[in-house]
Amino acid sequence: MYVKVLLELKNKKTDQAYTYYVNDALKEDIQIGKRVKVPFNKRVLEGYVLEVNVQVPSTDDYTILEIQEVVDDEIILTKELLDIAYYIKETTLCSLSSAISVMLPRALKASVKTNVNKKYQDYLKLNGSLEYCLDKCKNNTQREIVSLVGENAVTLKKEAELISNSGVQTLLKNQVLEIEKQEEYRLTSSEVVQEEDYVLSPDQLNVVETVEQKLNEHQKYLLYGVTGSGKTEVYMQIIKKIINQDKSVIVLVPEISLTPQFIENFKKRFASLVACLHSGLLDGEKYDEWRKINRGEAKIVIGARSAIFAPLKNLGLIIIDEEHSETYKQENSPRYNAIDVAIFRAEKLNIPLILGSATPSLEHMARASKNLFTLLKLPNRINNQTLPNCAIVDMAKEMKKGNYLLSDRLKVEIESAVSRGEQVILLLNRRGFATNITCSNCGYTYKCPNCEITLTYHKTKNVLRCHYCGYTIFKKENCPNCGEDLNMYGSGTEKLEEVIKKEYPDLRVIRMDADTTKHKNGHAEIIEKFKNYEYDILLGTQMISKGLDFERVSLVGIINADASLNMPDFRSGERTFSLLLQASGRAGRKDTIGNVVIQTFNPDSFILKCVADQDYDAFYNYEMNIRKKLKYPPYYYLVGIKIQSRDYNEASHEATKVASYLRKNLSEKTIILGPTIANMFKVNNIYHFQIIIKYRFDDKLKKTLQELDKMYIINNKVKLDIDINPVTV
DNA sequence: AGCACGCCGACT
DNA sequence: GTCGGCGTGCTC
Repeated sequence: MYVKVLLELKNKKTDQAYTYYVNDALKEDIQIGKRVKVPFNKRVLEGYVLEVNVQVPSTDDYTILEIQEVVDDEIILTKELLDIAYYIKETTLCSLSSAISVMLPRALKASVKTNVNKKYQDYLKLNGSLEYCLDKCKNNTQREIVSLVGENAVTLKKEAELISNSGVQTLLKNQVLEIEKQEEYRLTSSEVVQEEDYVLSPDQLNVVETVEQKLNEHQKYLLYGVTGSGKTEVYMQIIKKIINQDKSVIVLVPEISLTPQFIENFKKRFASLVACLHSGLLDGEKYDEWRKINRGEAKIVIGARSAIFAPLKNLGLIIIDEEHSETYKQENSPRYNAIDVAIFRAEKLNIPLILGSATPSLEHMARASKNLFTLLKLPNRINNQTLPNCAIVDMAKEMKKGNYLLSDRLKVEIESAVSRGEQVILLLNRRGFATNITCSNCGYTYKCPNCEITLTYHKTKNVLRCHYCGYTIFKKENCPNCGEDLNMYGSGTEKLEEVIKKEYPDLRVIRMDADTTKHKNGHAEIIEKFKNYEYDILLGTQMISKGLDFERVSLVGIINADASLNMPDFRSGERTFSLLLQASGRAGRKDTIGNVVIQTFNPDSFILKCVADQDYDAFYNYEMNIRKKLKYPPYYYLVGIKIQSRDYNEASHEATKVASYLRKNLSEKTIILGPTIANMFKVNNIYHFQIIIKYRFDDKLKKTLQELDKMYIINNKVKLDIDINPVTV
């Protein structure tokens, strides 16, 4: 018998299945989706079996070699997963092996030789009847051990050793006892199911019932539920119904470490049926969780992006929480989007898919308005909590008073909240690398007249440039709007901490950002301490805005709303709205009315007004209008192409060639922007150019991109990176 | 990836 | 004269 085997080599040139011969001894074991060891170019490699019983190839080009060994007992790549791998290869233009690689835990990959193995625990067993064994004992200690082992069906070796270490040794040596090794999982979950008498609100009940009506067919739902509306409970109620049908569920969350409370709720309710998959796990732990899933012991998988590949049997539902989050898109190859994979999987299996968010992405809300998704709404906070009061503070005026980071208004609110024994969250969203220029007097920001995105400052040439279309102007000394000096400003979380400590030496401040959460469980520790009221103020980057419930928090301050508002990206408005709305949702749960203070140099920004009014619809209409006018998603689709080379001229030259190739081959209605130098132009001495494609319908696109991709596989001086439906450009 | 082949510089 | 630098090419 002949089979096709895929090797996991990094080179795209070798991304093809190779034919091998299977001898009769291995015929029994070999199956599609198992790993095998094969000789390949004078060494032995692992690969995945993709096809069996293939035609005997009649060729003199190469000699067919023999499979040496079948590695797996269980199939690790089911037919379903393989189909997904082909789908990812097709839609993201990556190699099949990298698509497969992203789906498997490290321990199960064909390429890496890790020492991740199953963990075993030693148990003791009698080597004959109890009487026989007792008879063989030489003293009372030994008899005690034998009785213990005889009493229980299984006895941990460790437990028996508590009686006498050497006793156990002797009994084993005399063959009175035997060791039995049993596989053990590294992570154990509690067995206790906390059955909660939960009374659903009419809204929640309505949602659950709607989904329940079509539980066994493919439906796409967009669950739009404001912060605190009880989405999690709705998920759990629906999941329960799926579980009762003996089916399983995938729940995706943006990042596990940011949502510990969410996971806890699930573990309390569903106990050992829950398996978690995320980057924080050690290789061994991940391997164990994966096996629990593969064997059908776990029915609910909660995890980040890659958990969409969980090998659940009889999958009955996929839920994606915080659907608007950009973390569902992988930012390196394979550049897949877990939401697209979820749609593919749900359609194929004919099962429902629920996307949930307090601030649905424009893409999905637009699809809902076209009835491609069924819109489900949870418009009210449970317990009818009132929405927070929102104040927008003009930082240009504050600057004149010498308030660079904290406005008078925010100071007053901090003092009054703390004096009432309440807690404060301060958000300073300084993410990213882009330097933009904002006038500290009037708030003027340079925008591209063609693309409506913030221009990026390039210090070396003292110019401002649009990295979408290449529009460039010289930076002036004075603000073109008000004539004052133009300064760049910007301060990080560390600076803010310093300022607060100086202003309020008595307050207890804790900072949460990439620096303070480096170690494992860093997030959880800080959150726990803040929750236990060990601190008055929590300040940090956007990681503090996600799904956290702090009952004592009554004030949320947004230190610099412009940081995300002025990011040079067409989605900056959407991102800002979502971030600030979520952050402000942290203010005032239970019975306190929350306060939100938004500091900005753009007090007239419509986006910020929408945040202050907590008005999603207004935001949606406003932003959709812009997207339509400027031909951005969801009206147009985007493709980002990066051209990279160590040689500047080479990169520049090839970028031009790529652009003209696209202009020649794509439909006339398709818009091709660039080439321009990329936002991160020179990284590690590699020059980056980029081209952006905007299109609505283009039947030539797929083929053209595939051709282009192929052309640059051979070129080893210039690298081409195609990003289909990028989240940032 | 990694192993071979191949074509040029500095060493016993 | 050789040893070895890493550029290029191929692997069922």
